[in-house]
Amino acid sequence: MASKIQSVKGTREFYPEEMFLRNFIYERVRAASQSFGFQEYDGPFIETIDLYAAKSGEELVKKQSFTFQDRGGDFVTLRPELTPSLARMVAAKQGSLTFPVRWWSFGPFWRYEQPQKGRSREFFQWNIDILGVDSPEADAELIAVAAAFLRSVGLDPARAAIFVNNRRLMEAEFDALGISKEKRVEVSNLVDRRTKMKPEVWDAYALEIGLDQKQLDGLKTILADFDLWKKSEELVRLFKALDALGVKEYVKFDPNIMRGLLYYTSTVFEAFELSGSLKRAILGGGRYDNLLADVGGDPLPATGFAMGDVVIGIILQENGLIPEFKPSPASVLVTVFNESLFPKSFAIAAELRRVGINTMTYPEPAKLPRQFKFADKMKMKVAVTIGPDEAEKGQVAVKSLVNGEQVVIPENEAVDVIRKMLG
RNA sequence: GAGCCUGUAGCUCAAUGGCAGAGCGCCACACUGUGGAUGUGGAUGUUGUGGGUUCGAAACCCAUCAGGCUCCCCA
Repeated sequence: MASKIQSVKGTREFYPEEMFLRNFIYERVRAASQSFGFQEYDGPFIETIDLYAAKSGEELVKKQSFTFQDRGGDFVTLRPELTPSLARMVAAKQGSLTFPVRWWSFGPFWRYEQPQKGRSREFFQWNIDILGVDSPEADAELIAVAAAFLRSVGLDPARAAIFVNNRRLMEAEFDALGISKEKRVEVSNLVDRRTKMKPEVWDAYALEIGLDQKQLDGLKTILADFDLWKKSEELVRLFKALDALGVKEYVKFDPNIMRGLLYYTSTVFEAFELSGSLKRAILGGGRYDNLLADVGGDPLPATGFAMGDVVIGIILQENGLIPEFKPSPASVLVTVFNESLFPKSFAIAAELRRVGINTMTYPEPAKLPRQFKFADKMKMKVAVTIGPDEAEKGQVAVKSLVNGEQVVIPENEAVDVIRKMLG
């Protein structure tokens, strides 16, 4: 045995069962996206670090990116997010694309972080965006896509919710409190951390970053005001649209939702599972109207969100929402009685495949108990056996592994009988 | 990048300085042309890796790797 070489820290190995989960998520993501008329696309997996330097935030670029020199000496980065690539792709063809652009994608991303539950260094992410429209109704549609996805995987409003806020609204409130522009980033962080800190520690932290007592009290009043959205015309329109879209029960206004990324300009939202065993957002996004101009395109409003596969995968697992894993894609096993009967078994298997039935032949003439055990483990539904007796009479033995009943029938009836057994 | 916890059979875990074990799974047989259930028997292993302390280490110490919890950040 060769010496063991470990997998790279934080990477994922998708054995068939994990691959099944990943594909399940992908399939539901695709269904939700397409039901709202979004087109699938993708960007490069490798980009220059400069693409992210502009707007992704220092933390992401300096600490969390997989960056290395290629053989030509240039620095390249495994993409940590998709939005900058999307912005560039749209900016490059701004004159020829049909707007509004409605695009979605599901692909791999990398971030150099400490792996924990719900967080790995390699993950798959759903990105979905609308570009070219600045209406709150576009934001509402994206939230509705998110809700449609949650519903499609069995996370009903009792189990998951989407929390919404608006940066512009909060900016106006901060202005009213006389909180200076320079303190905005710190105050955003302060709000983000509120649920994680003890009240008195949080108060002390607020004063430490330079708020006075009056501002702190005002901030607390704002953060406790769940009717604050009525002051925002954008949010009023958003909630009206969400009502019409039939997803209102999933969505709640929450002034505590800020989101770290710098490029959000207006409505922001995050979805959480409500039992709270995992305190990470399932998905998150919002409106980013300045990003296109920032990467060199003409100004173009945009809105979208992203969802990682790791958190949603754990939540589906913990809630028992993953469909039963069926190991073999074939429902029929044709056993091999002995070496001389291999051709018979192969011929039957080929015939079944010809009519569209996924079929496996056992690849060696092992003892029948072993072959049946294999079929059972693989959760196959039908086993076909051609022994010397059947071969002589032109028959096959067809056994249902579901109820154990076996019939011996003429070879030319096999397809019909098996079809019936498979339902 | 920082602090803490964990790492033993394929899996889940016992063994607290003195012979490395159990359950599940696996293999064989009961059943020489048939899976699941039952019974009987069998094999599990460089105790993550490398060093150290000790008559003796899975256990104690150091280093290292991986996973987890928290901070940070975020999907």
